[in-house]
Amino acid sequence: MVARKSLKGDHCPSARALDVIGDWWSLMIVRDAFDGMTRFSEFQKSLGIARNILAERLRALVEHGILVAVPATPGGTRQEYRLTAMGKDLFPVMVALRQFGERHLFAPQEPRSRLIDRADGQPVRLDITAQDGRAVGPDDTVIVKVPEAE
Amino acid sequence: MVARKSLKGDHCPSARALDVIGDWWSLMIVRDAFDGMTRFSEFQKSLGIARNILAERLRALVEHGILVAVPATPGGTRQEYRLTAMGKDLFPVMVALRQFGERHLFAPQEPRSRLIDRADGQPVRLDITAQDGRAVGPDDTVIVKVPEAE
DNA sequence: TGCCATAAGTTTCATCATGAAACCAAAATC
DNA sequence: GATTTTGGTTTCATGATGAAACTTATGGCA
Repeated sequence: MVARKSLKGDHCPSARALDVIGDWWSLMIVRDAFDGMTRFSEFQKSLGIARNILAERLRALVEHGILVAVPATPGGTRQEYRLTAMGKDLFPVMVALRQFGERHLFAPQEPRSRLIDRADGQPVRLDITAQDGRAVGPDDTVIVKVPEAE
Repeated sequence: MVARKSLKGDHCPSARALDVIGDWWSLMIVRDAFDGMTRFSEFQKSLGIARNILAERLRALVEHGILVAVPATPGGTRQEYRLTAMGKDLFPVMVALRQFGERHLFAPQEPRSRLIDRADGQPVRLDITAQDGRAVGPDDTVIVKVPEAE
């Protein structure tokens, strides 16, 4: 990947988001973090990622404020990686990805992991609505661009 | 990127989704497709992506059923790339990414492109709720894994 | 009809990110 | 105190990526 062009300056919020977590492993790490993993070795084993790459990605995620590294034992050098509030705000992204996967990438009866509400054990819903509550889809919306600055 | 391990067989729907659209460019292409782009050169100019990579990504997206290639003119060889129904189901992913970006990656008054409802011109909402309508966050849910098969 | 510009790729080649494996230091365990 | 585990870093080979040149087909247009 030759020096990926940073999209930090892009006016599109999706692009900037991808700039931060759009790389292949980052979202998988975040997924595992949502699933309760905190330690280097947990991520490594779960993902089968190369150690150097994992180290690099964790560093980037911490830098971006998605994860915090806190000493696992007071005074120790080993870290626990935990989602920050910002990191937890990726929850909708994970849910959306999951629902897409469920809908299109599994055979009807194929076993899959499930995301359920702790309270009632039922799957959660994701709705995109207008201010008045109407459900909206891609054809009901427009993207208003930022006028090209000079 | 040495022969990325395919996650086709993973039991996690998010992982499979990332296997299909988790690569860096694919979601950017899909974003532009949601924005109405259809032609090779449009994507190329918009993204600044290398032509060979764009060609490869478009092929993969078509293969996965996210896009369809239809002849731009009857009998012609030039293609238009359009989102399939499956592709449009990525809408929530795009909205979730966008909202994350808006919330965390822009300065307060910084200009940004906006996604608005055609009908009322207002931004859309994204809600994750339990079956009974309660809003649920990451700490209200659990992931139930598929028992490790032997 | 013939000419030029553009669209849509493909090919070639250099480079950088990635993955594998070895290495290493600090903690934890025995 | 020795051994193992954890959490990395270093080294090196490979292959995905990007840039640019090349190719073919299409669209304009005079």
